[in-house]
Amino acid sequence: MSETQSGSVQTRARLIEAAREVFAQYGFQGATVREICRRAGANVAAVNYHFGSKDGLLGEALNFSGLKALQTDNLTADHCPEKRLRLFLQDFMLMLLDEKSASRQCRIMARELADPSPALDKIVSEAIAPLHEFLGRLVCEIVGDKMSAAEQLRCVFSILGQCSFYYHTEPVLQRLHPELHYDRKEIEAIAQHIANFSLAALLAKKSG
Amino acid sequence: MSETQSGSVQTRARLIEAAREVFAQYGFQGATVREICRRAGANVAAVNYHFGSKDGLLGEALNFSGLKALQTDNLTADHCPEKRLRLFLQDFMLMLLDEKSASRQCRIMARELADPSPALDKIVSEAIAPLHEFLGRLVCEIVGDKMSAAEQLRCVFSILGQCSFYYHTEPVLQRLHPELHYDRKEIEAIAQHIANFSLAALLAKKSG
Amino acid sequence: MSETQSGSVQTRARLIEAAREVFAQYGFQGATVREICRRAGANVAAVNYHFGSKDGLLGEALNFSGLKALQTDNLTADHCPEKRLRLFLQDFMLMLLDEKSASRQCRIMARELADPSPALDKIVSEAIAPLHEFLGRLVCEIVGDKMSAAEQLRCVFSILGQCSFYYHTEPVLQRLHPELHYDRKEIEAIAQHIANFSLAALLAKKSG
Amino acid sequence: MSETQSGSVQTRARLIEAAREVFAQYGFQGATVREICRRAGANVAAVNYHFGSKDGLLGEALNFSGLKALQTDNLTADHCPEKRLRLFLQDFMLMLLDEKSASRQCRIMARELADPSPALDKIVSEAIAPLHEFLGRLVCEIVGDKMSAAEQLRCVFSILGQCSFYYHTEPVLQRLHPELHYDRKEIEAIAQHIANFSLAALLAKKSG
DNA sequence: AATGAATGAGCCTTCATTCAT
DNA sequence: GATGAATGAAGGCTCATTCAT
Repeated sequence: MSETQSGSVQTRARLIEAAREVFAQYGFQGATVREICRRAGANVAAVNYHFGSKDGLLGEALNFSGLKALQTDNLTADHCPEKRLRLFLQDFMLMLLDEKSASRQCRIMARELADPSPALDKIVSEAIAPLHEFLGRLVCEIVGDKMSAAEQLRCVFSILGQCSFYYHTEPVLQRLHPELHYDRKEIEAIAQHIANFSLAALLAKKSG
Repeated sequence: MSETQSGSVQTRARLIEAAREVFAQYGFQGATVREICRRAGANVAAVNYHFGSKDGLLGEALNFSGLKALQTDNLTADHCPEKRLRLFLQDFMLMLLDEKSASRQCRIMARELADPSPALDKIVSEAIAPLHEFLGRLVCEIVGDKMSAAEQLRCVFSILGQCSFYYHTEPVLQRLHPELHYDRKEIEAIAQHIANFSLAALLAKKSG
Repeated sequence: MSETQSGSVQTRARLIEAAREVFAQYGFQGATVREICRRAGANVAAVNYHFGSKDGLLGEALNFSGLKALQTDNLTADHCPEKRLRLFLQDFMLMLLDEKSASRQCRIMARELADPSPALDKIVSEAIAPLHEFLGRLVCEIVGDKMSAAEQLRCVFSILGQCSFYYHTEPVLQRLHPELHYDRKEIEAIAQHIANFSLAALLAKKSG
Repeated sequence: MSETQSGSVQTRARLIEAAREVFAQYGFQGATVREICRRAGANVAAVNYHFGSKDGLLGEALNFSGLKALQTDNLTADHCPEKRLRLFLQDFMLMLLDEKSASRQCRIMARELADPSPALDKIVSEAIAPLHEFLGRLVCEIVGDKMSAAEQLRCVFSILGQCSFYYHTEPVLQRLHPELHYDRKEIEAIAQHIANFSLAALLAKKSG
């Protein structure tokens, strides 16, 4: 009885979950407090009561624990750098594309890039900067130390660019290839492609 | 009389030019009709008068002639496929990143991907589909015919993903690396990196 | 036909007039844009369209030309200082208390004193400071030059305090003496009382 | 048990004290229940729980014992009427202007005049009417019995008007004469001025 | 008894759009 | 044909109040 509709202490949690959905779907600007509250089954004033403002809600809705865990797990795994890049891409693409993924934060993050809100600073410092560093080190391990900082950054961008493209391009894909769906199998195939593509390019740098 | 007419025509043209600026800068949703009219030195009602609606203005503001010309020129150039990919990337990245670039349509296009509006259908059919086809053929020429359609598409995505990432990530870059600027030299270096990275990956497929 | 209800260029003027009524009645904070627009027969958005904001409307609603004219006329009148004080009080109290008075600005001003809004700065510099100066000179002329600046200021306050009290205390008066009304005759009697009271006090200073 | 009760009683008392502060500072309308509860260290619901409503709290916050005591003391003092007016003004102005004054009720009262709330009825019957009567008698004693009721009332208004003006005009004074502060010495000087000014005017009536 | 949570009415403002000339 | 004026729907947010415990 108290599980789904109870207006108890879980309102706050439901608001955050609804906010993640709506922010991911419409972006910060396009999302309305009213829609978030509607989905959470709460009053319009609930957002301001619990989070102070729409901005505050976005701040709380962003939670990069999944992304951080992914990197920590990857660093502690006992694999060669190439294998670790493959594992990272697998996990990252699932997080980014899988509908069933619990963490929609990556999608909010992706939207913030295209349409920054005041929360971008937090995203950059808490999620993107560590991610850049993590991937930068991985790239260095794969290629060797011969790279300049600029070259290393560009390799990271080449990898992240491929990943985020699949997220952004989804509406286009639905129009051009309606038969394609990001099911688990497809996502894994995509991740494998990005890994192959990127490793080939990185290893070429190594030998070159 | 012809002056009045030409005045009207000029207003219309100024509106379109202003719309391109504002849409590219703020996205469709973030752009306001008032700001567009202000920049065009026109009345608030001018947009609806000339284009029926904000949507209609976006439709008119989209003009892919620059992008099309780029592809046509590339196809008629007498170069090997690898060289043609390099040339394409050079031109494409300049179009995407150069502040002084006359054609801001690519940026509007990039924003539409992240935040689709009713104009996305037009963009997909008139710009993105041909671009995919163009790049798909180029990839095939480079790698050979052995690729599946899915594999080919993914290679195209890997290339376009790298390109568009630099556009989307600009606000992040300003925070993480304030010293970086997309001047002409930097853009050319980026294009060269993407070309090297992609060609290495594609050629690995060929030999593989 | 076009006089009372025509939604023509007079909307702006009707808004200002309605704003004066509502601001005078409820104060800046208590007044609502909706009520002002309702009285003016205009849309809620009209205030922002014409004046930018509620603040902007208040700024426009304040118009001290009546108060200024009163002082200018008084200064150019060929009377002794005592007589000029009597004339000023007569005009000032009519402006302040007469329902039929065209200029309700004095009432808005009186409310601003009790509950300052961002417009108070304008009121102080444009209306109150000149009024203080005007009355200060008049007091000096009556009493002579022997007064200190502080003493002069307090005499001005004694006069203005008596005047504004009748405005502020109106709701109380309606409860304690329901038979009293600020008709023209009553207002003139009040003005005469304040003049007698103040002149007696000032002349006592002179002889003292 | 008595501790819990006393805790409740204390909360109630703290709410009243906080309400006096906030009502005096912002007026009834401008004061928020949240701010009052915050200052009292109580829950938002406490006001409605203890007093039924914001209105109810204002009713309880009003306490004219200080004002009444002032009048009682004055009546029982063995002085001539002139001296008693001087004493009253001294005490009254301190009550009205001294920051350290324990009884802020006079300020709430003064604000209510400018911006009446439902509590005005209580204020009028319990504080203002007795005050008018008290001052009316004092004026009669000073001037003699020759005055009409209307004339007597106007003299009372002339005195009260001078007093309340200093309270209302404080925000203006801060802008025009930032060096002025209502410290004890200044307040006493003001009270003395009002007494001199008023007594001179009243005595002129007597002899007249 | 007392409170954290939640409410709904209302606020000012912004916006794309339409109207009247 | 073209525009200044006006519109109404919707936005985020604040507030005194009520609810559920």
